[in-house]
Amino acid sequence: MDRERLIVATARELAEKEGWDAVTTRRLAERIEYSQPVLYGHFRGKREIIGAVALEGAAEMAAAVRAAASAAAGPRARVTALARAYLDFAEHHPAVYDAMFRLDGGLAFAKDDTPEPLKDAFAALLENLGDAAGEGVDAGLFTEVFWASLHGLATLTRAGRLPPGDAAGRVQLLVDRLAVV
Amino acid sequence: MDRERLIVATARELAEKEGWDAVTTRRLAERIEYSQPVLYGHFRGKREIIGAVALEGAAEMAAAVRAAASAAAGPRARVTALARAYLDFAEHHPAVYDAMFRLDGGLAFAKDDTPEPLKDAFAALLENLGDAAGEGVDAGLFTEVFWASLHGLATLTRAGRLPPGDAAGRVQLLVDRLAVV
DNA sequence: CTCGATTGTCTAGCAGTGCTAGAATTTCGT
DNA sequence: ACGAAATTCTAGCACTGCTAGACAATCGAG
Repeated sequence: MDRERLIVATARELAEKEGWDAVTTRRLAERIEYSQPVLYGHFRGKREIIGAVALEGAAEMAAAVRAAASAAAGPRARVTALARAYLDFAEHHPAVYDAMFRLDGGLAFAKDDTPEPLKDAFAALLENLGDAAGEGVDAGLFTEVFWASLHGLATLTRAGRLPPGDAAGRVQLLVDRLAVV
Repeated sequence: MDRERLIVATARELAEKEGWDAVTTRRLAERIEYSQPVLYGHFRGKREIIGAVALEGAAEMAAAVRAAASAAAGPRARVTALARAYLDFAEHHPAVYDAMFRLDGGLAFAKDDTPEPLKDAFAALLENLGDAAGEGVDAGLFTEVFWASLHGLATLTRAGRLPPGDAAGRVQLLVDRLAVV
């Protein structure tokens, strides 16, 4: 039906299964059973397809974070649940996570023309982290720092640059220190 | 003379000037005034060249971190100095930083066969962060978390995913919260 | 001094990439 | 039923990492 969605879904599936390097315009075209130029009728290029996957992922991550946080009892547990949900998402959807935060999808970040799903994903973090910022600390700034820390953990862990064993301990330490209950 | 060093230095220079995408085997060969296959006599491929740049960078970063930390007065200032030195390095040597922590240079991390320069770079962090871990917190685990947070800040900032303005505020908040004076 | 073998180096090429001009086809309004 | 418009494909460009095989330089032995 909507070929645009078919392309995005196929790209995502292929990236999740074999990595973004395996998502070539030829393979993608073959999988959707059209020729290459058809892709360019919907997207300016591969970058824009990555961007589309990123937006889809942002919406899902926002939902996952909100669900986990709202199920938690108490403000501290909420922060912990958020952190775990974020890292779980990164672990279980690595290709989508990369599209969002590691690859260039041609999307604007932290600007006025930032796409709504990205703004909302950040909002989902902010909603649940604002109370943990502490006295006299800007909630936005605190959210940025918390997010960056989670991002660092997610990327270094997946790239094998942090030992896989103590992941849980690292999350706990991070939450313990950053969040003012 | 030592062509191996010439290759690494040229690759680094080119990457720093035009980005790693511009470092193609052809361009690199042209710049060292040899043909492409000569590169493969010294390195298995582009990945290994990236790895060589990463090792060089690790040694430099370790030195930079140690220098900054040892010049600081007091334990808290030492942590701040370390954080600033790390982020400065990432900002001023983006290509080298990418070779170390973002790209695949075929190097082993956090393992027994991890190359010495990488181990030493981590050691440079550990040396200066151990005292800030706090009671009952493993210094290694603390260093991992601190490092990951810095890495998140470095990558998200450079990718334009965090607003460039409040960088200093974010570092201060991070140090304030993570380091137990 | 010459010759064969060993190095070293280069040319040319493979299979792949993102992307696109222009031809061929299908669809549709008249 | 036909011409126009929209759609889709074939074929190709310039590039990538990498390598087989031809070529040239060097050097030790006779």
